[in-house]
Amino acid sequence: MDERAALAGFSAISHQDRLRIVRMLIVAGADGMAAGAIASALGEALPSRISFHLKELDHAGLIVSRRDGKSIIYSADFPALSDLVAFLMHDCCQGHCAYCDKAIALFAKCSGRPTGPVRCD
Amino acid sequence: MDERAALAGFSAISHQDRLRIVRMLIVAGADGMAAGAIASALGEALPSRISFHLKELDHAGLIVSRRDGKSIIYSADFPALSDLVAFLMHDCCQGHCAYCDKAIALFAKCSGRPTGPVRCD
DNA sequence: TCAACGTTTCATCTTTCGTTGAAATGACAT
DNA sequence: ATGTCATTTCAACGAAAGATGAAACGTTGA
Repeated sequence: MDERAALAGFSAISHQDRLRIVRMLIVAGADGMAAGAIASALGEALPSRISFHLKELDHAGLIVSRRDGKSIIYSADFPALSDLVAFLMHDCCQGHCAYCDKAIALFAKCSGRPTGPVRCD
Repeated sequence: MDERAALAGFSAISHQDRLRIVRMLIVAGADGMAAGAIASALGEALPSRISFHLKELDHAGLIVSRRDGKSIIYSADFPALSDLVAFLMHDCCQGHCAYCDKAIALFAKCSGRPTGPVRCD
């Protein structure tokens, strides 16, 4: 996670619909949700708009997609989200890296896959 | 931390200079940094631009300011940053709230003050 | 009170983002 | 192959954000 990726990630979730999508996909977990299901969960939004938002989140690396028949299933990229948080709070412990390491380890636990070590540089 | 505040927070750090300022202030800790020091650390940026960015971060609730003589000292609002992270990852544990509680507790430890409990709704 | 310093406010212009609806794509069933 | 369904792409317009420099503000020390 470098600065460019972090900016892309934060920009992606700086929009009401996109933030709701990410939070919804975090709840959905590994199963994910079809684009149509996401659109109807969001209410009045047009399919083209949801598609655009999903593309934005995908380009930012925060979600992943897979095709299942006619539907395209989106799910949260948990390691990427953990990395995004870690980038922002990289030195919240002011040098006492053990705190951040533990916090990120917990986020990694949620994702089911381990993330890299936190750099307190 | 509600959705409106979270969106304001993420929007605020969706800009290179502002993300760098927040990360710099996280490293600076409780001492904070003067606006001028922040501006010179950022290099070529104009003072008026830095002032605008600091105002944006302040309005988003991510940093706090205090006057010290001629200078205005800015510092990170650690509880607000922890809450922002908690809002995004509110259900990263998919219902197993203990994970999130621990993670947020660790971020709260970094801030020196406790944050509220994580809502897994 | 005056001058110097650090910081902020304002007006302006340029650039980027958000939204919309129509048309196109890809996959499945008949 | 044809129709249908789910989703995406595209072009166009309006709205919002970013950058800049000049002027104003508040604080300090002479």
